Amino acid sequence: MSLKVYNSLTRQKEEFKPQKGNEVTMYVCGPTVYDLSHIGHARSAVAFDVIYRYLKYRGYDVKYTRNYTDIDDKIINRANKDAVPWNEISERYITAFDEDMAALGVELPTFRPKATATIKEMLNVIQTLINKGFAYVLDGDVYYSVRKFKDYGKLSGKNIEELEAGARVEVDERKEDPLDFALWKASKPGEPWWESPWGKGRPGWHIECSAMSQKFLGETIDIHGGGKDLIFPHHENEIAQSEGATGRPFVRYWIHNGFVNIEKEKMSKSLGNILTIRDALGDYSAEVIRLFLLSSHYRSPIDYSEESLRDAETALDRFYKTVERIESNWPDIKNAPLDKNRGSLQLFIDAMDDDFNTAYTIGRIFDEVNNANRLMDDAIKSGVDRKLKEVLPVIMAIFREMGKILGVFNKTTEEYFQEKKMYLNIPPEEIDKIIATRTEARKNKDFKKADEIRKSLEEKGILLEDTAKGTIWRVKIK
RNA sequence: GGCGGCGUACCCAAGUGGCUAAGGGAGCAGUCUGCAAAACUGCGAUGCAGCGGUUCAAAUCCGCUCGCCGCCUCCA
Repeated sequence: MSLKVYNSLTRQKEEFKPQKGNEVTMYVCGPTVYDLSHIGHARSAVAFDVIYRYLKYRGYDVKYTRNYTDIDDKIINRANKDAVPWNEISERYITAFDEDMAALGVELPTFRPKATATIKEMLNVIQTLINKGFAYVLDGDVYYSVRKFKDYGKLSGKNIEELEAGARVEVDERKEDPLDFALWKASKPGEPWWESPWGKGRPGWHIECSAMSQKFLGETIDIHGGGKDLIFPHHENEIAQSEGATGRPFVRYWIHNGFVNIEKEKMSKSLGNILTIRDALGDYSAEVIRLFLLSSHYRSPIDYSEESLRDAETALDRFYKTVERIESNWPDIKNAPLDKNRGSLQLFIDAMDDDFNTAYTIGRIFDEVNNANRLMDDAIKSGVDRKLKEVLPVIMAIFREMGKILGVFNKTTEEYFQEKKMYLNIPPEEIDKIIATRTEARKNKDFKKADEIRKSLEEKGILLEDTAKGTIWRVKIK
């Protein structure tokens, strides 16, 4: 089986073959750092994180670049509003973004360049475009002449005539064509600037990605990713810039992730329903959020709602309860190695090979959860655990391997349940004391008192389970 | 208006030509339990928005209709 990837450029699934043997070059558009990142950024980051992890798992040597757009109108506006230097804003939110990514368990890309550290390369690309006749200078600005690029619109499926017809009121009458976009903007007083052959100025938004991907990954890259909304105009313009300048294909596989809605509404500043990654992490653990995000296909729109997140948390609890049950009853099984000959992972690999079908693999993981519980029930009932000892190590190995790829199901049970208990405002010792009182009552057959205690703990978010080995407690899901 | 997508059980969601339409959540019944919880077992779409068509065979392909959404402006 081979890896198949949906390519936004051709609008179909294609067999994935890197241009250079085993090496994969991948570029994903990172954040514009002018504010805290939201759950939509998290989705994109997690989707490409899994793609990155899976490509590595498949044995590819992946060079992955994700940039920071650290110079932009929005950053300048924010700096003016807060009355601080522009780079204080960008630095602040780069740090915040990095923290959020770490909290979500997103692996670090190979390269994480800042736009402002790549100005020299941008100037080179712009100069080349001018020399080749794709761009023109106007009072210190440089514009890309969209009509000069034959293939313009090939990614977004737009054609120039229609864009022209639908063009909004043009504010800049100096441009040769309303569709032309800025490669370089002359700086206004008080704005940050860099020296250039056309005077002091700063880069346009699109040029940085062309320059950075070429600098770190080469003229033609294997994968370029980002949110669906970036297809037009951002990625379309990147193609025009890069292919105009190099004369070579820019990207071989375009991958775009779908949007996150909040309670069925589009997330937007005007609706005031932006959900930051921090706020989400205040309500749910990183693994719950990842499980939620990966339970749908990366290209579909998803709806972030309290109900979906609670469902994900319940499911994740189910997973860890099962692992805990295995570990406490058959401790020697825990670290048994995966026998590669069993082919038990093939199902998962096939699914991931099919355009990274994480939802399917999660379904199969829960099949194995059921399977494991059934085996344990049978073994306890019959007193024979031969089959269990054969199968459970394989299941545990599957959990480990898939956990590494998905970044979910990846904690020890101690970590997982401990983390949940930290959200309670009652000290565990106190809970243990209350439980001891209840155990005493049960021993004396004072079930009325025992039930009262159980009920009062439940009201505080604590669930009791009376097992053969004694009473244990868990944190109730809101 | 142009381009793209979606509509699968009570909710979320996988499945894009052929074995009983995954999985999670919720629900009901049973096993277990002092009672619960957990776990297991069983029940739950004869059906995949609707209507036609192609095919030996369709949720899956084609056409039309209805409904929803995204992009076309900064946006993951």
